[in-house]
Amino acid sequence: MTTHTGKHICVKCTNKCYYFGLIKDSYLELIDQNKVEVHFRKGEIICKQGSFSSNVIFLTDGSAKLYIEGDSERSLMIGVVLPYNFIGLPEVLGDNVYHFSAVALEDTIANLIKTESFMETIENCKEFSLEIIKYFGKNGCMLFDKFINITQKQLRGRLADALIYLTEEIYQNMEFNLTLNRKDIAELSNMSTENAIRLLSDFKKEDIIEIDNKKLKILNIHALRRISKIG
Amino acid sequence: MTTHTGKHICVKCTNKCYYFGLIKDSYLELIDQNKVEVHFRKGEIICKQGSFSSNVIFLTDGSAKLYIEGDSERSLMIGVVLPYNFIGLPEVLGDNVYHFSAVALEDTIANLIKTESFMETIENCKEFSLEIIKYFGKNGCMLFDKFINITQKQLRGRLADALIYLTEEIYQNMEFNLTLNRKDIAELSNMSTENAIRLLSDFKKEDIIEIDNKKLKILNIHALRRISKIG
DNA sequence: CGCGAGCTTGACGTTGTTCAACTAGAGTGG
DNA sequence: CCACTCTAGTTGAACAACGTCAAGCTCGCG
Repeated sequence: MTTHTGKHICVKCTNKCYYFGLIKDSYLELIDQNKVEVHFRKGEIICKQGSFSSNVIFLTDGSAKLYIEGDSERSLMIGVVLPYNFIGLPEVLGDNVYHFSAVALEDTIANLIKTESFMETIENCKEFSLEIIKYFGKNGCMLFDKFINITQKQLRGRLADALIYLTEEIYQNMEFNLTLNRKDIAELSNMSTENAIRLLSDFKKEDIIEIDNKKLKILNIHALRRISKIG
Repeated sequence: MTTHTGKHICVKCTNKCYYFGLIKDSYLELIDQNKVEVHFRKGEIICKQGSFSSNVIFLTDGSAKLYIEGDSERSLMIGVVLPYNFIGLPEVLGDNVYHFSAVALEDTIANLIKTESFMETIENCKEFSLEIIKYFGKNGCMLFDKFINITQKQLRGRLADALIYLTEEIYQNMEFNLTLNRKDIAELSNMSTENAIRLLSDFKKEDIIEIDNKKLKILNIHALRRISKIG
């Protein structure tokens, strides 16, 4: 999930984000008139798996975790969404039912765009629809990789993958303040909370990471990559 | 992966498949001139994970299994592709590297369409590109569901899912001749071959299926669904 | 100061893989 | 036509990986 620069999607703003900069003014106006901006507090549900999706969600501030709920207690976290990225694109174009839930990790602002207006824009703005297609391409490839990570690797490899994902794609820094708690990290690497904790302190003992409550620092990214590779 | 009626993609044929029926004649001609038809024998590799994808693959006859290879011995099968469906669409639009391999399950015919011609067509045929977007939407939703099946369920639930997938989506019949062997079934349900065999004979003892070498008959689909649901 | 939520650790039980041995059928060469 | 080999399928038993349970800890907050 790549981040794009820019701030708003309303037609009046000069500082538009990547995707919405591709839209013709007339359709930008359409979208502008058919969207609402919603503020979510930390922990609030942005969209719920199983419910109908009647709009596309576009994050403009904050962050959210995406996770799939099974019939069991445990969920599987598929990733973190950063500003200027969509939530629920496949569903809008697929069966209109959310296949995952999204919860705000911090105070978050999202634009909800009515499906019909969004579709009308896709149909009429070639460049925009092309970018959406490419987004799907990239996203699809990423999901395939995630399949391997989660099904073929053991605990250590999966946790290493999760940490690499966080440092490279989300926080984009070797040192960061976790907005995720231990349970989230566990769900991101598809393991029990206890095992996530155990392995985090193993990694700490092995001087691969430094962790103090919510503060996490990657000390040896090469070791992490090695662990990720060998599974 | 839904099947569409129709036979060919060349511009001269009147009996075109769903997707290619949406393309303007001039671009159909372009594609026709920039494609080759390739015959694969059973077991031959159609595309190999990790290699560059310089064309879109469109199956017109036979069938193929799609699977992801990890660093370990075992692979994960993500599904079976039937005629009139694409292979490698995300890669062409993503990073141009295959994220999975495809192997012919029987003698199979595929059309390889040059990426540039395919992209040019997408850019210029609105209806076609819209269908591709919808395809991605449906496919994306399906992948999310598969995540849950594979990560959250135990052996019995996973095997039940695989059998339901085969009977409903692939063979579209309660009784069918398996083109997959036991190892394939195991990889489709992400378990060891031994466990797949063990559970198949459990299901047989419980009168849920009837299995005699390659001939499989679903006797109690409700039981399968129950097993799939409870994990 | 006490309460509760998130965090941590060890012991134990379950699930699923691996290993090894065996069987049946299909193809091969004498 | 009969050994033979090779592969796919099958079964049981040992073992490793992982989850669950239970208990204790820490820190922020009322």
